[in-house]
Amino acid sequence: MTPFARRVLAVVRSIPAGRVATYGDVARLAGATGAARAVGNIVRDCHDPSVPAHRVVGAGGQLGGYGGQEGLKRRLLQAEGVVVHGRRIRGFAGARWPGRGRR
DNA sequence: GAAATGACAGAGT
DNA sequence: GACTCTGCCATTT
Repeated sequence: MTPFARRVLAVVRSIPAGRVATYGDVARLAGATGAARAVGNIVRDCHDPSVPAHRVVGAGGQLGGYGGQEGLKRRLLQAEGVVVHGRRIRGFAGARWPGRGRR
């Protein structure tokens, strides 16, 4: 476990229910702007139940790869209040975190 | 130390 | 709007 990975996991855990963040955002919050791929790498390897990885989506609100059961991912998001339409998220701008500071 | 991999992002076609 | 290609960053072998 690297310090960066630890930061990324901490950020993901900071994502409140009903909200979603993109890999790029998580990377930036973790201190590595543009390290979206690295974030995905870490989250994938760190299958931790305390890490709501299903709240981490791709840019534009796309669910992303998620090699496992992607249907499960979108189901979890919808269960938390996130409206998922097909492979994308409806109202992503409003469900995004930290978004605009959730005013 | 270098090369390959990867739950991505952005621009171009 | 959807598909393809390139670029970036961090980890792992």
